[in-house]
Amino acid sequence: MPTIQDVARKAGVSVATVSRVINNSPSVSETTYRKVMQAIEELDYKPNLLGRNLRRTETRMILVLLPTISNPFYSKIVKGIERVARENGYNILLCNTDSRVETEREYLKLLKNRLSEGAIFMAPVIDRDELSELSRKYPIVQCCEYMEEAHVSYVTIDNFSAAYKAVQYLIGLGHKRIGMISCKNNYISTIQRKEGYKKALEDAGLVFSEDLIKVGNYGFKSGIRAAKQFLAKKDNVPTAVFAISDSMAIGAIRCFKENGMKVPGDISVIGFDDITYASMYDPMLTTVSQPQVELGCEAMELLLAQIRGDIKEPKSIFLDYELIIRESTGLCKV
Amino acid sequence: MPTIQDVARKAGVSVATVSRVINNSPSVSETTYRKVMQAIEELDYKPNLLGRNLRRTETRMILVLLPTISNPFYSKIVKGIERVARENGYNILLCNTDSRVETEREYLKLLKNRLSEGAIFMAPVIDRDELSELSRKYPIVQCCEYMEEAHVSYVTIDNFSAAYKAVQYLIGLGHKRIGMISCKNNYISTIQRKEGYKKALEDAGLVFSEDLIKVGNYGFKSGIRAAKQFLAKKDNVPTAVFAISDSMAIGAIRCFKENGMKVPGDISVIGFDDITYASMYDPMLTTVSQPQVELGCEAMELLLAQIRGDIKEPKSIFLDYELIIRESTGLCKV
DNA sequence: ATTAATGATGTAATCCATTACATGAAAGGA
DNA sequence: TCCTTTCATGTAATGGATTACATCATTAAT
Repeated sequence: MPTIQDVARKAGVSVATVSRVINNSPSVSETTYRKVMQAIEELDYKPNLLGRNLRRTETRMILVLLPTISNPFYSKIVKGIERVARENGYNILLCNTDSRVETEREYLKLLKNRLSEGAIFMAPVIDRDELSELSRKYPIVQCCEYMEEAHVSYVTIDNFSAAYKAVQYLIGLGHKRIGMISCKNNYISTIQRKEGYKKALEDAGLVFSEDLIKVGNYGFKSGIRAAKQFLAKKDNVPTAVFAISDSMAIGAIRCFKENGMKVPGDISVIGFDDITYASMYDPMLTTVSQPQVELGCEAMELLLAQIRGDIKEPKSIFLDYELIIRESTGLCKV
Repeated sequence: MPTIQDVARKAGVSVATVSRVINNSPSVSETTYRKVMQAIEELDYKPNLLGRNLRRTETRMILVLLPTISNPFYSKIVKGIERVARENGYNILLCNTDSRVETEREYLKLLKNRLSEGAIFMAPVIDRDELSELSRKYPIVQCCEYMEEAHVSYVTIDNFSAAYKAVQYLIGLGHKRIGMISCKNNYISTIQRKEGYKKALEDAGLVFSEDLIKVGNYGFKSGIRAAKQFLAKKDNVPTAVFAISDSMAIGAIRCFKENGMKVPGDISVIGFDDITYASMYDPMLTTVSQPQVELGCEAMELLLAQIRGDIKEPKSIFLDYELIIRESTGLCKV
């Protein structure tokens, strides 16, 4: 593998001059430029980024930490991140944490060892103090999920009002007994969506009861299980269900259909996220759409600003969500 | 940021000794070891990987090139790759090429600039010669799609026999007019699946006609469009359809159902890949399952072997696929 | 013609860690 | 006691680029 030395020797100039040519420094004569370029061509020289990076102390790498890439919701966000990253000469190191804290810490070493210049957390597993501590030393942005008071930038949507709006819509359709399929975790989105759900019920004068909430794990099967639980209480099955993920909503619909119920005829279901499959299912899912790609883009922009030192104080950005009305919701018939 | 020099100074030893401690070299006395460790602790020293990598000329990074991460089929493979990579201390650089050759080349620079030690191609966009040339210099593995005669290792499934088996299954159900939803590209999988489809028809004494093949782009909507084309020829609609992707199969089913047909009552549909959503749809999709995670694992193992120099000749690995019979296929009723 | 300014290029330090080789001390052997 | 090993540690070169500073030649200014 040829080095800059080899090029210099071949072109009969010093390494400094070769470096100038590579980096398009203006103070290189036409003649020399050509000589050097020719030597580069002939040797098929490619600058070794390891050397350059060490000298410049930059790597143009950023960490993207997410629970799992197999979740289409996250993969779309990654696309947004990647787009902005590329436009700015950055590459992303993808890190599936599987929501395991050791794995997350393992990946964070890449930040501490200066192999990456910043990190975007989709759903941090480490606790708030650890995150705060980290952000004191390195550029960090949270995307979607975030921790309040962590003094770390984030970009997300207003989960409270999104849930409120979704439930309000169901109420508007005449539903009085509205169940929720949530998850058992402490994500801010989970907490806020539950609050929004409750508030919407209260504001409409409907009774709220913990009994109306079943928990899953965001997945299809857990949606089925939750629906079964609703069906279990014979005479008191909700006429509408608000699920905090599309996959769970689809699972619930599946279960209802299998039990001879019509969706939305007998029961309405609303999801969250608007993953690709939401509009593929039969019935197509009414859901809250998050601007996934933009969430990713904004997160990356924010991170870049931090890396460049353009901003020092943490910033919070809320993007617009949208209630997308499709086929899985309808007027209450009872 | 403290460097190894700072640690050495603080511990009153040379940098060589500190390096030995960091790298667990056996020839360090108990006393010195403790002194150094304490200095490391106190300074919160983390070795700068840029320096280390330059010296060792290693980066423990590999490139994973795929058309798009949003395709769940690919994201599962990535999981497999990541698993094995991590187990071996490697990290992956994810590269969405969007099937654009310039983007792919852009990413390949990371290989040529020695920032990554190898690459796994999911569906190369560059041509065979370029790929061959590349593989002469760098460790490279193809996963799923591959180019014959490129003299590059690959791990995949036998697409010909998988398609053959799928169509044979439909024939066994009594279907005589079987359509195919394919794609317009030159992927080996596309070609071989078409061959398998043809051969199965021929072996059963059924007529093949180009007219029976509609093309899409692997996506849901293109499946709908293809199905519409089948429905267009009124009196000659197939009684079964073999799609080369699950999303297209689901799209087709959606279209058939919207046109008042029952699946599988009136028409059977079979997909390919067994993505997560295949078993979520209603009806659940009969499909050919590819061992996605293992494909990824094997590809990474193969790449590691190349990086380590354990193998020099390209190797081909074929993993087992499986025909998964679910709800979208049934006996032919005409 | 002399000096100052400008432009092109080179020399050498630097980024940070690893490691071949050298050195000195302690231990073992004759 | 003297020589050879062995062990622990240090010195300095190394990996490949960037860049501050120095140098020299040329051009412009007086």
